[in-house]
Amino acid sequence: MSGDAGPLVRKLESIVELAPEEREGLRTLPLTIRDLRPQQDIVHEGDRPTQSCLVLEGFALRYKLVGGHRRQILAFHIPGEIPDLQSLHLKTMDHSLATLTAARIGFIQHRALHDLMARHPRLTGVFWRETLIDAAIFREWMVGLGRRRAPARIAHFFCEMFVRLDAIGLAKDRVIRLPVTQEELGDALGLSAVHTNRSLQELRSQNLFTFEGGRLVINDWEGLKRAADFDPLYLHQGSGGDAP
Amino acid sequence: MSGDAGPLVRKLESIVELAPEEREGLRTLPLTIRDLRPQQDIVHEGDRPTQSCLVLEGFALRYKLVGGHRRQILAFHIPGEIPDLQSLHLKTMDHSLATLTAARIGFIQHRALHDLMARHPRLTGVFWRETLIDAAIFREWMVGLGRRRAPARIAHFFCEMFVRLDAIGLAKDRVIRLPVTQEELGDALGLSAVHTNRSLQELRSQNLFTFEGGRLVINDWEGLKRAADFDPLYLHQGSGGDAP
DNA sequence: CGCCCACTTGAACGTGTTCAAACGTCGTGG
DNA sequence: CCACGACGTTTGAACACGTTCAAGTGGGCG
Repeated sequence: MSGDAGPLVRKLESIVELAPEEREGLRTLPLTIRDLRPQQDIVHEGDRPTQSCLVLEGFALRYKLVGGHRRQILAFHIPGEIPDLQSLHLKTMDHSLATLTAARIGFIQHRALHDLMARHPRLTGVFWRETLIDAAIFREWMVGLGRRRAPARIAHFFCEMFVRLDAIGLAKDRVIRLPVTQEELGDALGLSAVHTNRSLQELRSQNLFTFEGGRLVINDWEGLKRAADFDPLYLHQGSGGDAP
Repeated sequence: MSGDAGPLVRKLESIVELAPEEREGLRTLPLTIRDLRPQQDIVHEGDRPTQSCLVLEGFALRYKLVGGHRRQILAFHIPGEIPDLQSLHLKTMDHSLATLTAARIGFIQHRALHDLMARHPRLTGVFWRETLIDAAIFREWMVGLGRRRAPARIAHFFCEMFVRLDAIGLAKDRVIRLPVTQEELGDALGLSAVHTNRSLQELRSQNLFTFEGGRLVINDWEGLKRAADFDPLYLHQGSGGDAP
């Protein structure tokens, strides 16, 4: 079954302009679409995939386990992103990929991606760039994990998700869908669930945002940015990408 | 002045096999060579470089400052690596690059790299892959920063540096040059210098290694790996890259 | 109604930080 | 040759941030 890679085109065009043939090439990428349930593994550490996954709807995440039961979430992925694009050139997965929410995922054979890039060499740079932005986000998270205290880490994460979702049109007037439990937040930010909870309370007392029921509402963008020490430069969204 | 990109070829060939023309193309890359002193900034956050840096001799590091004086070191780079290859596609630097030790650095114009890849399309994948391994190392560091305690973080770092240096022939019988102060170690691992010192003592009492005078000697590789929970898979060195 | 799950709270504990001072080595200059 | 300063390392003590364990709350859904 083949489907619509629209979200991919929208995501890429939020940064670079595409030629009509390139857009067409992307749109007609042979996709195998599957609807997955929440918390379902897609690719596992050690696998050697022959395809990559395009998030069409919902959220995905990448993680690594250490010591068997401690989990570090490495990234959250939103519609239009290809979380395991790196498997194009790194044959073995060094981490796992799973859905966060129910999600519609499009699977693309590596061969199809290589063919597409051979036909439209400029797209190579576009995809490469996507993986570089991925790495830039890792770097920023490293700074958070290593050098920011819990409340700032949380605030920073909220800023990032808002800017990213806004860039693809999924922020509606200061509100985004962010269906992340406090435990997942902790696993992403290197915190225990308990401390995540307490740090959230501390932030809530400042009325910077409302975070409940999987929705994040920004009440005070400037204040949140300040609490987070947030500078969107690392997201490399041409404009500078500042929002509300 | 032009010079020898030998270390680059050696580094790339430690993973993929290159065709003679490709090797030749790499060797004749127009390089501007400069000898830099220790702790010298090369590119700064916010810059928009038109060239990338190849480490020929010595060590380089990438870092980010937060709150003005707290530093997170993001990566250490060894001969043959191009620390800011990402600037090929991300125009603005989101972090800084500096020397760790005295170092010989070759500067390569982006144009020259683009031309080379246009002539030898397979090299595009090779360079892309380098940036993907970079990202894989970031991911592993995130796990350390978020989920490992201080001694394991240090042990893990030692394992990684040993394997990487060994892969390019810079490990001599269980010994590597690792000219990193305890403060720099802390900045890389998200620790204070004091706690780094105490954790090092704890590790020393296990006789896994000797670390002094900028040299690391591995006494018990298996023991060190165990203490670090180290699995070299994430370095993506074809063979599996296990050493002493 | 009852269960599950996420969130919340409390209390004790532990890892890591901060501040301050001292030690040793090495290179410089008197 | 020795004094001095710089720098990295080491130590101590008080403190803070974050963890762990355990129990309790509350809403949603079968």
